Amino acid sequence: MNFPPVEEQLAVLRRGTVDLVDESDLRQRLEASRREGRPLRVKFGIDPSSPDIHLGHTVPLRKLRDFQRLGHRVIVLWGTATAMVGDPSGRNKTRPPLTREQVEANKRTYREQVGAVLDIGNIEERENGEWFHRQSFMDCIALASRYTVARMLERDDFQKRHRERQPIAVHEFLYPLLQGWDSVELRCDVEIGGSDQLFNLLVGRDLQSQEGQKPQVCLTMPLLEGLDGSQKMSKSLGNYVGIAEPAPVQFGKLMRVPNDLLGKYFLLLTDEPAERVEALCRNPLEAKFALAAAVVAGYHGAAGAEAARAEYDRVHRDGGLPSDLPTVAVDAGLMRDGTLWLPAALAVAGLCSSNSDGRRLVQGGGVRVDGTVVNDPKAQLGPGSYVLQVGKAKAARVVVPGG
RNA sequence: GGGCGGAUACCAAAGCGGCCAAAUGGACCAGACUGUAAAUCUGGCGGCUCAGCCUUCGCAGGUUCGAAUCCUGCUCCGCCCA
Repeated sequence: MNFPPVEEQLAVLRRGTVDLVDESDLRQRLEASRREGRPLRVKFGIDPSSPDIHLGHTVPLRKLRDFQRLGHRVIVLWGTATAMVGDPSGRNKTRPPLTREQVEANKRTYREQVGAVLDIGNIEERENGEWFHRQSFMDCIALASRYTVARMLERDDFQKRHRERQPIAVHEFLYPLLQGWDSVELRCDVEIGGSDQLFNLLVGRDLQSQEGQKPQVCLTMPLLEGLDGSQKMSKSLGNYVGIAEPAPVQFGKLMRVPNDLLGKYFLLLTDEPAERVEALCRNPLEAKFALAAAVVAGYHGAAGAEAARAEYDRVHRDGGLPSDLPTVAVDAGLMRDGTLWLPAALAVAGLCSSNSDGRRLVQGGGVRVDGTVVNDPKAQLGPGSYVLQVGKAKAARVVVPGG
């Protein structure tokens, strides 16, 4: 195995990191690895707790890919046991534990999507169920005895919740210990995680040294803010860009990334050299097109990205209609006197959440029928085919049946 | 185990017998302005073919002409004492 020079490796690995505990240790290991032709064991734990992954997840995955490309051994650890505990990191709420079936199902879709970033044929996949599912409750107690409550409360989010009198379930304290124990079982050289994982990663170091292993290097990556520009990207907040989403959707969402975040997105989601990013971002609009193109190309190819761009231009610059206009055939039962109430039409087309919502949108002037604004909430549609639009991006063709 | 406090719409948080579909802020949606975004301003933000009606204020009962507001029980949460 031929590894690139250590400084070269370090330059790649440092990019975008928040914490690196610590760099000299990493350098030593890289040197030893190169000398002995032995790849480093780099672990990344994934709890298959949500069925789809988004760009936020890809940030540490891309770092993993860096390691992979440098010739190191990437271990994806499926948290089949920890997912059932529910990771409290960065949350201000206890997460409900998942069932084993949910975990398995999530893992399957997750795995497919991880393959979009990593060379999935070239990783070591493990599950912490391998060891945790066969351990006894007494083992659990023994593990729990290794840490004190005071130390657990050092963790930011625990401390905060405790201070704010938010509930913390006892089992949440177990999570860092389980995650740390994974590193012992896997004899990791490096563990990667989001910056909210630092505490957990450091617990791994403690447990490893207690077990007589050399404590792992901990490397954390920034949490990626979502489209709202402030909160961590997450599906439940609706501020995410999913990696399995269609190219035009991804493109459109990326165009909505706040300008202030452009540099960060470039740094963490593309291979654009850091020196160029700053220059690029001086023209935010152009930079954003470049960002969207680069990211979308990663999941849909260059052609897919180009088509998405064309679509975006058509809809947002030229005021055109989306190409994938869904067509909705109206059920005759919804009609009255041979016509269909416009707000109801919007609702059946999925353009709004209810007739009331539709009525308000119409009154507010946000609705167009065949391109012209209709603001009469009593408007009726006779038999025929109409293009209904709510705002810029939401549109559908509605077919009202004739008598 | 005992004492105290709390549970209101997506979130936070007012309301404490009628004027409450429920103040306010945030989030969100739509409009204006921008080929992106941000900022700002405007309207909306339970449902219903809607000047009216219906279902909501942890859950279940009860008191009252009338309850988010009062009473009883239950569930959950926090704090303090043991």
